[in-house]
Amino acid sequence: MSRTGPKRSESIRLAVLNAADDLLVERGFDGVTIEGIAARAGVAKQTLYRWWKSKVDILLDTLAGDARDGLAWQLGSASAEEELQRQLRRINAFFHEPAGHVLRALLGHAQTNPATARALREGFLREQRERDRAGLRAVLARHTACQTARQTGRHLDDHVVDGLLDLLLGPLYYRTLVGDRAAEPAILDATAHLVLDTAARITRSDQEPSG
Amino acid sequence: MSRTGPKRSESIRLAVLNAADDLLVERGFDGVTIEGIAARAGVAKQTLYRWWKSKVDILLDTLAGDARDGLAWQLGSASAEEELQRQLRRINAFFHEPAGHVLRALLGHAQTNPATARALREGFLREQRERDRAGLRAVLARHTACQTARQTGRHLDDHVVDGLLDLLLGPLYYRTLVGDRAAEPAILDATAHLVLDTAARITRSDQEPSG
Amino acid sequence: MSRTGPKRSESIRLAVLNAADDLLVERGFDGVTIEGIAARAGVAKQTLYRWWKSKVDILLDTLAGDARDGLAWQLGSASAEEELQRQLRRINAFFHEPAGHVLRALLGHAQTNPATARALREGFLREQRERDRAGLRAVLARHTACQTARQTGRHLDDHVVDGLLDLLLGPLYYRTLVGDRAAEPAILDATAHLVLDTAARITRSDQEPSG
Amino acid sequence: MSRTGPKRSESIRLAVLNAADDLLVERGFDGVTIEGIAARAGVAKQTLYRWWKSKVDILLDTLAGDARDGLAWQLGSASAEEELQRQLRRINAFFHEPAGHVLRALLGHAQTNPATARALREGFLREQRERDRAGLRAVLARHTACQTARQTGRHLDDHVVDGLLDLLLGPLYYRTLVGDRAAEPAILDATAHLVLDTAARITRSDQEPSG
DNA sequence: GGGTAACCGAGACGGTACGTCATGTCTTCGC
DNA sequence: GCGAAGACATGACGTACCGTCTCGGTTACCC
Repeated sequence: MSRTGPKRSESIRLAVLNAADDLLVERGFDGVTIEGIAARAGVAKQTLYRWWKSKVDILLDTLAGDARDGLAWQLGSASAEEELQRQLRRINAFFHEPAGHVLRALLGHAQTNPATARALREGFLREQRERDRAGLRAVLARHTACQTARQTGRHLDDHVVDGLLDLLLGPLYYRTLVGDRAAEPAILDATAHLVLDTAARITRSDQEPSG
Repeated sequence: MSRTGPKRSESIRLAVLNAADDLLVERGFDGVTIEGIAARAGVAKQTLYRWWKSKVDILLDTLAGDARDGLAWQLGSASAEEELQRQLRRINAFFHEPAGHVLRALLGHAQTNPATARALREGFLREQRERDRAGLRAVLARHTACQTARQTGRHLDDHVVDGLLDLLLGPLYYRTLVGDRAAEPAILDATAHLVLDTAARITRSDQEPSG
Repeated sequence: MSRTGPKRSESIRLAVLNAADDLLVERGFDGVTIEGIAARAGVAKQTLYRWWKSKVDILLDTLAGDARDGLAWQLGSASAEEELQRQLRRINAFFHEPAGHVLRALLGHAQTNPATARALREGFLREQRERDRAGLRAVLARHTACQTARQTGRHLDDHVVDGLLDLLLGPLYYRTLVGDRAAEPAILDATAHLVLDTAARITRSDQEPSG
Repeated sequence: MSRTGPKRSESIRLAVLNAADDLLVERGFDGVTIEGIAARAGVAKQTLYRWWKSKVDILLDTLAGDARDGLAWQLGSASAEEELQRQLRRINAFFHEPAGHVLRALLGHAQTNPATARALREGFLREQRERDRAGLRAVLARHTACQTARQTGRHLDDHVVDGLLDLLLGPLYYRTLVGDRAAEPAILDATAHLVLDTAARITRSDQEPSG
């Protein structure tokens, strides 16, 4: 680590985030300690306290970069159903990467720690939901475009899209966070199908009165 | 609290479970400590270590009684869809009771702690899933009975019922554990409807080849 | 180090006092740290905080035993002047023992730390002054007895004896605490002589009015 | 505080010495920290390290000016005994001034810190002893001049004068550094008298063989 | 009069020690 | 003979200073 000056050292920041990530994967959330991170990153404790409020804050920082990518919607030219299936499988895979473990850990800690809950919501979940809304809307737009030659997807307001996202992501998260085994492709595919079905029904009922 | 005796004191057990529960609600999971429980229950630390392996074990003990009741299927004479809706609302309400907080806390801790994950699975989730399977099967049996005058529900094997349970409970748990607001009735009702729909489709496709 | 119990371990107490003493001699007052004592004594920090308020309190505890002996008046059958000389040399020697270093350290710290000053005064200096008063009185009693066949020493009140003690001990302490070399026998002997002289003059002037 | 420049800023030096002095009086030796001095003087830590080796070095710097004055011998036309008494009272008063606190603090720290001991000796005590020797010699010269019309004082070699200084200053320093109350005028006056007495005796015995 | 060099405020950094808290084990003693 | 009380080693907490360093920005001198 370069010796630095009165400006924050980026190399130290990365060393810390890596150390925290490693410890989390190796030893679990309780095994992540400020002292442990400091020792593994070859950094003074005070340096951690200077830049982060807590170990939760450090883990949140690792999410910012990694999870954004890991949970991104990478839309291709496949059918809507296939796109949703792919996205669900991508999320499922994400949970087995280090960054996925970090998210699980923070979601876990947030269950009983209001401060963590708030930080996670405002530092990650809020924006992630925005990206998910955009992703789902894009898929639905294409889907309904095929069916009715009109982009009705954009007519769906946030509330409706949020409901669909809950239906879409719920079973996967449930299996991941509560289930005793990882989610299986079959359930993911079924979910994707159901959501499209439901979306179609909603869209149709939206249009009938105006048709 | 009875003072001593050569037999395990039941009053001490209850005092400990209550103390743990209270501390969890008041101070969150991290605020629950062996020393804190002992102090609040007016009990020696050693007494806790004698009967429970850890604070997780104590919390699991509180679940055993409370959650079984709070998550029980109380089937009445309503329609299948309404029964599912009621059950989902019951679960939703449960998460706002103390016992619900305990479950959330343990689910949270289990995310990064294999020992807790295992204990929770074997000490609670496994049996709860059994009860849920039985409940859903009962609802479906009645439902399909109405439709086709035949009890096909019992033909659904565990794997299929598990899939339906994931679809049924997923959105609710997702909203509870991950969402920033509690689940709304609308999403619960929609879920119930979808599951019945899906179950019907499965049942039908099961019967067609055989019809 | 016996392995604990609900009663204070005497062996731990001794190990701590020895460790503190050793560290003081080896590394000086600043080199004595709670962590250092704990490490050297093979004891937990918490155990130190349980029984002592600070490192000053620990050092004070070592004085209680050692300094009492090292500064004791051991009167024999020699002349008064010789007795005083011997006592001064004993004190001088004491300052080169470990316990003497502890006293110097505490006197040093007391110069700018009111809490230490108070603790040292009430925990050691007060009683030591009592012992010194008794010792000097005993010597004077014998001295004047030889000269005038009357025990006038006991007539000297505390205030006068304190003044004589300041004269007796002042030069020695001054050489020890301020001087750049240790006190030499010559100055000690001269002091002893002067004090006896002064005491005699006081005694005489006391008696004249009454004679 | 002049803003910058390639020349050492005298205003900074004074601000630092004042800050150190103030902190010592307000918070004791342990309360004097490099960071505290820097903050109070509105100066960067590096500036302190540039010009002084340690906080002890800073405090020594404050002594250089203040203590030289506070402990100076201001001889007038009074009798020898009165001159000594005045000097002792002057010293006694000095210990209650800020500079006196600094000297006490450094003497205190020197008890267990060889580096401080050495610095204090070479940076202050050595020269002060010179001044004290000169002062005492001057008083004695006048004294013996009155008595015998001959300036025998200058014949006293350093060793003898040092002994007399120890007798003169010892009780005062002892009361100040060790005693629980400040030295009283009576003991100071008695000391002054004794020292003159002793000096006279020495002078006489010096002359007899040669007479 | 433009470059250079030292001074200076600011503060990041790796450390050490602080005093506190909870852990899990062990021992004593009262009921 | 159970259980309260609590001593103990362990280890992490978050804070305060240490002494070293690097950064910009400012003068004062010298070429």
